[in-house]
Amino acid sequence: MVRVTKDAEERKNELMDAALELFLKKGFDTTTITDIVKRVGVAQGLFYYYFGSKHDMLDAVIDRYIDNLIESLANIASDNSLNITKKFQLFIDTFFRYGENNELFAEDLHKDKNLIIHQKMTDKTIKLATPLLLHIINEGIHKEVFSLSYPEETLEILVPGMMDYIHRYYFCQNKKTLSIKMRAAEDIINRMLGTCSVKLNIFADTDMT
Amino acid sequence: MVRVTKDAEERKNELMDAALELFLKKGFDTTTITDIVKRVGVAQGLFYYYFGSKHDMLDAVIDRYIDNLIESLANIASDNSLNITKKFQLFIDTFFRYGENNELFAEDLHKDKNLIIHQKMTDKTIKLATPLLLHIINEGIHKEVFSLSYPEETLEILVPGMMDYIHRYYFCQNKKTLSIKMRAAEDIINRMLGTCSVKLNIFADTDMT
Amino acid sequence: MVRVTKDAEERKNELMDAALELFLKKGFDTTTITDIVKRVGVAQGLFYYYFGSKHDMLDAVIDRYIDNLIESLANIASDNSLNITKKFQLFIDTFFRYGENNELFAEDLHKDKNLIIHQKMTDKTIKLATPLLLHIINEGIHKEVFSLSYPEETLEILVPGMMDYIHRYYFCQNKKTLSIKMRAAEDIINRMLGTCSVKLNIFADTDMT
Amino acid sequence: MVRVTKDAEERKNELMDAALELFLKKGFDTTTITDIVKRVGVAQGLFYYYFGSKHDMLDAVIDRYIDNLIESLANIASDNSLNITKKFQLFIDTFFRYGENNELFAEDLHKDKNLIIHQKMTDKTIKLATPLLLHIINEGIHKEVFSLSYPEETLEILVPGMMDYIHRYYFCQNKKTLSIKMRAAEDIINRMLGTCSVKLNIFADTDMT
DNA sequence: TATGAATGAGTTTTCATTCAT
DNA sequence: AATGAATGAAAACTCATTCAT
Repeated sequence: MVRVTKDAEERKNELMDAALELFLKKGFDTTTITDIVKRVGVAQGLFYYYFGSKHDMLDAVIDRYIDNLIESLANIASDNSLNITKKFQLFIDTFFRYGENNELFAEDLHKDKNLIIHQKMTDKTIKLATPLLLHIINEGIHKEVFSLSYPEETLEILVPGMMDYIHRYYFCQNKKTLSIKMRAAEDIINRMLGTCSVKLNIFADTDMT
Repeated sequence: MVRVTKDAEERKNELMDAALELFLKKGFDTTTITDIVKRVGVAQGLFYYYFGSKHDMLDAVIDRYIDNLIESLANIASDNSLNITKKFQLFIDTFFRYGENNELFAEDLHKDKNLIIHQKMTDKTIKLATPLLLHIINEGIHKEVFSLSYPEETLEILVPGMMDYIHRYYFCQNKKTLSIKMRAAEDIINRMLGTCSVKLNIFADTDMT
Repeated sequence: MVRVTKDAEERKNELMDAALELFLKKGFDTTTITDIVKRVGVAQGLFYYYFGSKHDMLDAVIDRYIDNLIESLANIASDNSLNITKKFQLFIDTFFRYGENNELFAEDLHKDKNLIIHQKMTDKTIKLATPLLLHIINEGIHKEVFSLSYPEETLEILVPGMMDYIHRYYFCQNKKTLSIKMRAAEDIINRMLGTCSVKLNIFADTDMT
Repeated sequence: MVRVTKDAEERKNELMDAALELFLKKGFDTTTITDIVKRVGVAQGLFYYYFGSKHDMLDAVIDRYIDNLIESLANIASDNSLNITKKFQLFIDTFFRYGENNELFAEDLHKDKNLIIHQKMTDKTIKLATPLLLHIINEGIHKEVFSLSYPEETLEILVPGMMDYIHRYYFCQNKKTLSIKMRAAEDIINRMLGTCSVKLNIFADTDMT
């Protein structure tokens, strides 16, 4: 076969792109190295030139994916042009809607097959995003916008709980249900933060009138 | 090999016992049918006499495991000798502490390897326990012990959130941390239910003074 | 389970009925002993009380099936109330149309899966039917109705050839094609037997005007 | 184990050679993948690198085998240096004697075990060879060497019938019988084609004086 | 005669990984 | 950097058959 030499980083990314797509479509276990290299159009052996093992690559793929999100969130968290409420809202919206415009955050991710990849992503997300959010909340408490006694623990419960909740209704088609679920989420968050200033926009296309 | 014939139900349970132990110790993927039958001391084929496939058995194992919990919870939910607060507390304690006296609910369950089994258990638990709990809460609202606008959605967020939270600290050895986490959980639950009557006892050995 | 004792021959036939049906539907290889006994509603072990092995049973099933056909053919061959032409025609019609009213001679038999059973049946049929037919032909030669030099060899070629031919068109729906194929077969048979007196009726519903 | 790398096509053929030999000797069902790769001296996995499954390989083996025959027959059919009678004879001889010099066309092929492989070969052969032969016959009719009304149907009956016939006597040792069977076949073919010009030479070593 | 749990060898297939070129 | 043939261990599953009751 014709031998095409490319820049290392480019090749690596090509492989990761192909892999992520396949992982999401078919599940990690079900995707073979052969699937990946075929999609890229390179030889079997090249995979092992760039990645130590299949699992190594999974980690690399997830890292690359999450890092983008965390970067956005970090930018919001440190943006001092926003007042606390706005900052919080923007953070939440970005956090939960991440991937929405990303063809990868498809229904695929919620299938049984993708437990591992989904779980790993969620774990890492929570781990990295929670401290940022905590920072915002503490700021809000300080400025007396929020009022709660256990900010850290509240997030430890709220974040995973919300992720579950969002994922449960993300693909719900019923506008009415969505609208209720949204309002409910808003109410619950406000209650947990001891405020009433938070408005959400986490479900796409939901009108908030 | 000597042929020992047993009652079908007994054998099936023997196999499930062995399997659950192994799944938890080694992970589902890593446990082979051969492992299971060797532990029980029967022939390979017998496994398939009782279970259609490895996955079928996993489901059976989980069902058997969960059903016991749900039964206990259902008993509490329908026990009219308890007032709402007590009933709620007992329910929560039972729910989150289930497995504590069960050698199986070990750290094992929280390992990466057991994502599938853990996830399947959590899903089924939430699905079956939430309606029972909702019933209690609605009763509490009716009796004006609780006050919240979106009981169902509150549970949809709170239950998975709490499960995560509990699991995160279940094996924490630091008494002080545990005590704080407990109080925090209590505070958060009370806040969500619009009450202050709930006391928790979810972490084993936690003193509640 | 309730234990139902039956006459040996009856049980054996029950098992063979079930087996034949399954062999034809699913193929011999694909049909398991378990399939058979389940369909009859008896225990696994009973199979081996009546049959030495799965292959033994196959032979028994085929024998039973063919013997009926051969009996009919033998009756025709020895029926002296018929003239040679009529006898020949009746024989051929019976031979090739056997199974037509028999729900078993279904398309099933022609599937790839049933090579073994189909082949075994064909072989046995040819082996037993050919001598009977040869007898008729020799009679016809003697009576100068037929004229051919190698009656035995003619049958050795014609019978398998015709079986193939019939099976190829048996399920053809196109009336016109069938009509042509019929006329062709007639022509070929007459030519081989050195006569022109034979009329066929081997394809069901074919009009012969 | 020492790793010997070969050209893909070569390896593939090596595997097919080994497989065909084994299929014929032991039967398709009885031959295991392990048998095949051991004979070639390669790893188990290599088989699946080249063939999707055992059945896939069977098809590949048969295709390769038949294609050679068909090529020869096609050459004869299109050889305009031969007159019709010669062409027909040569075709028939080649057709029915194929494999004679081929150590593979051994008695093996006629064993019960090889029903599948034998049947698949016969089917494919008939399917591909019949149109070629039909072409010759139509040419013969046109040139008034042959005279028959239903050439296509005649072949549909004659070809499978002859294959059966040949296979029945191919390994017969009795010279006298063979001689008779040969003459009979000749007579029957001539009769079916409405000619008397065809001479056969299908049984090896048969003297034709 | 009948039951049905138990046997266990045997088979195909899968795939991450290696390595000579 | 890249190729792609080769490795080989491992695993799930099948099913005819047996046998204690």
